[in-house]
Amino acid sequence: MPADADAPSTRPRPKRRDAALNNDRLIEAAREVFARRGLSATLEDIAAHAGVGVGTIYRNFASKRQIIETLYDAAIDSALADVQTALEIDDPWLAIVTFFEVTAANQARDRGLGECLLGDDAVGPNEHTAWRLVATLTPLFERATKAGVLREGVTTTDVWPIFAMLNSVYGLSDAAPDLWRRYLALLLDGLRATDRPPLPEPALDVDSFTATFSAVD
Amino acid sequence: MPADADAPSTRPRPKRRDAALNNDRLIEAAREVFARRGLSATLEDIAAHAGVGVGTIYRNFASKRQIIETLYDAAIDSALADVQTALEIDDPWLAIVTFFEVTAANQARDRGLGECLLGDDAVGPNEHTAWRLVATLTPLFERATKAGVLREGVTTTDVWPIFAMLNSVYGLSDAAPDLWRRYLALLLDGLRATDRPPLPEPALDVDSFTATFSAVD
DNA sequence: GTCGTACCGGAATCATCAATTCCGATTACC
DNA sequence: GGTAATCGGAATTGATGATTCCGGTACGAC
Repeated sequence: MPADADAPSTRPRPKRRDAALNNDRLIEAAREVFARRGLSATLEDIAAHAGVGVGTIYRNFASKRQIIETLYDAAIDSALADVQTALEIDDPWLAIVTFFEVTAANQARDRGLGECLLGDDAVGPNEHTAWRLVATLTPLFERATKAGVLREGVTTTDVWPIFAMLNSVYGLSDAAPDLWRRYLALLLDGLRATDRPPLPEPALDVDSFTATFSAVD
Repeated sequence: MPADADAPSTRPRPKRRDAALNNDRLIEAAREVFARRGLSATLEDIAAHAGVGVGTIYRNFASKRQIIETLYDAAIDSALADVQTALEIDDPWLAIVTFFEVTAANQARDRGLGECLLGDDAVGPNEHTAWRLVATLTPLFERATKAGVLREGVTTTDVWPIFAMLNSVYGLSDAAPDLWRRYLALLLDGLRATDRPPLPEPALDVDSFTATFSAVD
């Protein structure tokens, strides 16, 4: 529609090759550093990892927050996709197990991802997104409940406290990077339907849930 | 025994009454604030809660660290005592359950306590104390293992990752202060002996354990 | 009551840490 | 070779929180 799509005065000049390279390096470095050390990693860390100066970061991103948004914008969609993948598994219980194992593995591999999903006041899902997450998970859990393989009273809002718990064991020991699988197994055994008594406390209702796990924006 | 118990030159003057009162108030306020907000609570918080100025804190304690030590020195001994209490319960499995419920309840009530037990680089058990904790827990777990009520491969070093996980749910929602009981129940079901497959990862060995959960001093 | 001093409040200081800005030096591209 | 885009990284800014300091305040001896 613009009459002067390539008017000489507004045509953006192509980037210098080294600048473009640095941009790529920075994104990759940010991804690695946030994955290893979480979102509290410093820009200096990231710059050093990319082999550039901090100033270069600001020629590519307006702020630290924007880097995080650039990297993790797709994170929530990707988590939603994990739910869809799990739903394609026929066995309702195996689907639950797979969902937790896949998402936990992702969060173990990328500490920043977990911090984005759990919310941190600064980053994290907003209220609307939190709702969407719950809504997407509901079929997975309802199917398992109907099939009688999920412990009575277990609901979608249990997912976040479980994520939070696992989050605290991901980096515990460098000597045992997969230790989290041990404790996920414990939790999954508790989630499975058994003849044991019901759980002692009700799950969070959806309002408390969104209040707890939403960033303030 | 001292020959000069009240020699005039060295007799400490009695404190002014208001000063003594402030000291009591401060200890109480520190206890409450650390319990509610954890050890990262500020001295200003504590002073305000006690109704005094920050300066007054420094007339009673040399540093924030010293306050923490004063309040939580007995914490580890008290945790050890909880193990003894649990050992007095006849049923080996009930003893395990009781141990976790009592210690978790204490940590839910007092966030500072949990932070002391888990270690934080700055505060927490030193290496020797970590050993002592493991040693004390061993009879409790060995007895349960011998009785066949504890899942195969569960060991004393599992206690700290579990504490760490629970620690992340204690304060989740003000609307549900006892929510942690729900997730402790899940974990305990996983710890109990069943005919299910063994846990996927070995527990931390004692060396990794002490490395992970000791303050650097 | 009043005086001396132990004690007080809380503003000011110090320290740390990390995001962001700035500018002289460098380098890709013509 | 010229020059403007780009760079590195030191300096700046801002926030936060422990610790210090000092002009008052008020306890309690007289």
